[in-house]
Parts: sequence; structure tokens; C-alpha cells
Amino acid sequence: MKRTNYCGDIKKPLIGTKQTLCGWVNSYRNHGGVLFIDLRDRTGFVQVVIEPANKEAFAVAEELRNEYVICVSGAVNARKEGYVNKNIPTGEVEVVADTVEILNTSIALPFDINTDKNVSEEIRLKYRYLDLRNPRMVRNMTMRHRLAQTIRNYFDKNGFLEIETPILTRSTPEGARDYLVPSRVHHGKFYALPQSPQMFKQTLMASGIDRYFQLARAFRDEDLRADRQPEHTQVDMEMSFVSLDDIFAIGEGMMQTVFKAVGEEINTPFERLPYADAMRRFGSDKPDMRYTLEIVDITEIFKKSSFKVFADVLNDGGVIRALYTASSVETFSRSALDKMTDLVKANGAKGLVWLKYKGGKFEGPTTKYFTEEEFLALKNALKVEEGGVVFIGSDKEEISSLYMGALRKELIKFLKIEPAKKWAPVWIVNFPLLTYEPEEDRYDAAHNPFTAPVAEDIPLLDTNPLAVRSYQFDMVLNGVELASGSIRNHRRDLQEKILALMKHSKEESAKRFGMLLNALEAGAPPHGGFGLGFDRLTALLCGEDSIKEVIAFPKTTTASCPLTESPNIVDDIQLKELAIAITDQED
RNA sequence: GGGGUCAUGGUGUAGCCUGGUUUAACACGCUGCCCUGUCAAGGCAGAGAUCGCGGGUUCAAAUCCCGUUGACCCCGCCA
Repeated sequence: MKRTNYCGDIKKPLIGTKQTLCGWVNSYRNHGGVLFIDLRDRTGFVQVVIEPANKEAFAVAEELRNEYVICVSGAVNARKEGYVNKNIPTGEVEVVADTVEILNTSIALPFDINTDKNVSEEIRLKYRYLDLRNPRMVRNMTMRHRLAQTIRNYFDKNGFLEIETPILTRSTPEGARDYLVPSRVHHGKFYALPQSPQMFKQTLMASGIDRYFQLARAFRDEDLRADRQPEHTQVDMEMSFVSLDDIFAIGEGMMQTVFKAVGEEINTPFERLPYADAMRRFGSDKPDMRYTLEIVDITEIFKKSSFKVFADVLNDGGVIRALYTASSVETFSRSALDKMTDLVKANGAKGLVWLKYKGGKFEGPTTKYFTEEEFLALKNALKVEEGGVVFIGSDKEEISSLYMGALRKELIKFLKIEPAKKWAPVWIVNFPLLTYEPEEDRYDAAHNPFTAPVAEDIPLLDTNPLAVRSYQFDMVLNGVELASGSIRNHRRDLQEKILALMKHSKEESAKRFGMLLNALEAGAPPHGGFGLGFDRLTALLCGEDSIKEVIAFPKTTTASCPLTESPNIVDDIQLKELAIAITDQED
């Protein structure tokens, strides 16, 4: 190894030692006489000085340009008084070069490595090998590594086995679109890339593995978003003979360990919030619990309202709900209020009632329809104070939740409300097992077709399937759906019964889920687990809005990679071997 | 499949609304020269864009209109 140390590690204790450093020329400052280089590697950078007295080294150094790769040997010196740079970690020392060797030159790069400016993502991805030199990306990749190692260590310590499941597997038409891989040996047949290792991990439970985990790649051929890529990494785990409490304890322990490993703190146990409450109080199944702002049900107050809008909604079995923001009268100009109205309309509302509380009374276009009694009750229910603004929506419960949730998010953003805490994790529990698809006249899994119903609700499968509760849960952190899991069906008959409600016949189920169903009837133990979005977790801890920032080589919104120019056409010979003909090609 | 935003030297932007006084501006980067203490070094000089692409309107288009391509964000979709 040429190198004796990393640039970022050259600090005070090394003063007086000789070091050999390798790295990139981050900045080159030639003063005609003395010459300075900021030498950079993964760990940071350190100043190298080349004195004119050292003629040989100086001659080499004069040829340097930004991003040349060099090897420098020399003594670590303390900087003289007045030459110390307090803004950088290595600012108290510098390396006085004995020798400078150019290992490689560099063309002038398409963008600056250390720029604060936003280089377009297109350019960054095309030159990702340069983008990854940026300190922020180095930090993100380092964070990702640290999280992965900590997670592996945590599961290992808790008796889990890491087992790899196949990437080439079979298509399961449930869920997202599959990525398909044609078979050369079996013409006309295709492998599919797994959307998740779900069936394999359940099969592993049947094998008696007892505790399994994997940092698993999962593939879904659906349109992309800031938090969705065609391939993503999930922390996948499954355990046998457990209750929800056991799974939650492992999940919370993992989060606590992981956060601690990167200098953060997350409190356990996590709050458990029933799905219905999440929808009512926050208008979302993934509420951002950092903010205390809550939707309040005020249906009772307006039960006898003469306001036609409210009365009609109530006759129809609807609800009236409110959001209240203190000291916001001045912020809500007429146009700002119109913006809020437009927002809820875009989310399904017919309108939005707003009331400003000014000079000890409510103001707004609809005040004439309300009684003093109603105003008083409203003031008490929402704890309205001078300068506050009340937003009221009335609709069917489902619609109301949807747009009041959207309004809650917008109010937080618009008023720049400060979060009450940095990390706000919550388990969302008590999801219904099934939803109903009217167009197809069938039930569908609310989340995952392998989720077990709550034991005492099993009889309801025959009488009122929509009332059946499930052992399904989500882990939500700061409004991001991080993980999803459940206790599974471990008996074939019950699993088949549920699949039948989704209009899968026995024959069809056997065809699609045969491996799993066969394993279930051969002594599969009770089991459950979760899959956690590793990219999303990393993005949260890096403070990034998009998971692209924590994936080394991500895809663009159109699922392509500017760096490798994938996807791309293939040779005719390859197609012929696979017995594939292209019938419709782009361009 | 739908909606929105954007596209100007290598990079990031201004100019566009209100077409012509623009030889398309600025910062960074790049090239050359000068300079012995800078650290986002400094000084001087210079190169580099037919304004994503195609069509239209006009005496005249970076600027107005239509189409198209690409990027990003969102809805649908994502068990």
C-alpha cells in the first residue's frame, strides 16, 4: 500500500510524522513561489505545501490541475500562528511535500465536485462516478453502509439467520407488475424478479429456520416517485412462534440500535395508533406525528345546524371536522384562504368553511348561518384564541379524511409549523383484513393476501368479511411509511378461505401460491414479520427528500439509467436464442 | 394513462411576460501569463453558446404560437 494514512485523518497528533497520502487535487493554489494543494479522499482533505526549494517536487506540482490523482510524501507540520484555518477539520496542520507523483491526469470535469449549486440531476446521474466524489454523497454512502452493517449485526445478535432468496423466480400476478426475464432453455417461459421475498421467507419458517432476515433487493415495474425506484432494498425479516408484540419489540430494538449507531436517538416503545384513529385525527394512514396539529370532530356541535351545507351532509350520514391554527389570522390573506379551498377541492371536497377569530368574535362569509351557541361550543372544542383561524370541512367520512389530511399537511407547510420532536415513529395497527372491489365484485387484501385475521374475527369471514380485523401493521416515521408487516396465515385451509374471498379458486391459488400453500399444510409454524424500506430509512437519516440521493446508481423518472444507458436494445442473436420477436419498438 | 414545472457556453443562472440598442449578460470552471502563505487565493489577458429539437407567425424570434424529445414533481399505479 502506497498510502500511510487518509487525508481527513491528518491532524495534530500526527505532527512530526512522515506520511504518504494519495488522493485527488481538490483545489490548486499556485502563488508563483509557494504552492498549495488541498488533497482530497473519501475522508476529507488536507493542505499540502510545496516549497520552491524542493525543485523536483515543485516542477511536478506546477503541472497539476483540479482532480488529478496524486501521491504525496512529506512531513506533517503544525501551521504557524495566523496560518491556521479553523473552518476545516485539518486546519491546524499541513503536509510539506518531499515528493509529488502524478498517478493520473483528469480532463476538465463537466461540473465542480464541491459545488454548492444544484447541478441538474440528469447531469449528475450521467456522470455519477464524479457526483459520488461530492462530500455529501460520500456521507450518504457511508451512512448507508453504517446502517446496513448495524442492522446485520443486530439481527445476528438476536439469533436471526441471513438467507439469500432467489432473484430469478416466478411471476405472481398479485400486486405490482413484474420485471420479466426470458428463459433461453425454456422458450416462451419467463422468470420474474421478486417484488419481495414474501413467499420464500414464509417457506423458510415452514423449514424451521425460526428467525430469518435479509437485506433483499425487490423489483417492481411501476412508475417512479421521489420515494420509489424500480429496484429497492428492503430489510426483510420473519419470525416463528411470535405475537405482534414480539415483532414490534424486535423492530423497535432494531430502530433504536440503528439510530444510536449514527448518533441519533429514537424513543421506544413506539406509539400504537389504530388505523381508524389515524384517519380520523390526521387524515392519513401514514401521519407525520412530529406535528401536534389534529383534525377535530365537531359533528355534535352542528347536529341541529340550519346551515344547509352541514344539514345535508349530516342527513347523509356524513361528518363535520375542523383544523385550528393559532395566531394565523395575519398570515391568511384572502388569496391564501382561496389556495386552501382549492387544495381541498382538488382532494374531493365541495368547499371549505373558514372562520377567523378576531376581536373576540368569529368572522367569515358563513358566520350568519351559525348560532351563538354553536360558536361558543366551537371555541371550547378547539380552544380558539384571539388571532386563530378555523377550517371546517363537511363530507362523508372517507372523503373528509382525505382532504382534511391534505389540508393538515399544507397548513404545516404554509405556516412553517415547527416540529414538536425530531423523530416521531408510530405503529399503525388494526387495519381491516379486506377491502371490497365493487367493479369486480370481490374482496381484496387491504395490504397483503397472506395476513392473518384476528382470531376472534374468523367467524366473520362467513358473515361480514369487511368487519374482519387483521394482524397487519405499518411502521411510520415522520410521515414516511417505513415498514409493513403482519402475523401470517400458517394454516392452508384458512389461507385458502381468504384467497377464495378474493375470488381465487382452489385450483388457481394452488397454481399461483402452490409453493407456499404446500409448505403451510406440512407443519408450518405460526409466524410473522415485516419488510422495511431501507432506502427510505437511509434517506430520512441523511435528511434527503429523495431516495435517489442514497442509492449509488439510481434510475430516472422514466426508469432509465443515463450512466449505462439502460434499458437498451440487444443483439438479434440474443433475441433469437430466446425465441423473442420485437413487435413494437420505440424510436 | 393524466396534470404541473423546466430546457440559454463545460456547470449554475439572467434575458423571454412587453419581438428589434444583445456583438446573448453574470458567476464558477477552462487556457495562457504574473505572483513566496493561500485555503471558494489574487491580478491581467483569452477561448467557449446559431438559446433542447422540428414547424409556424412576422420585415425581424432565445423572446409569441403549435408540435416533439428529455429531466424533475404529483395523480393514477405501487398486494
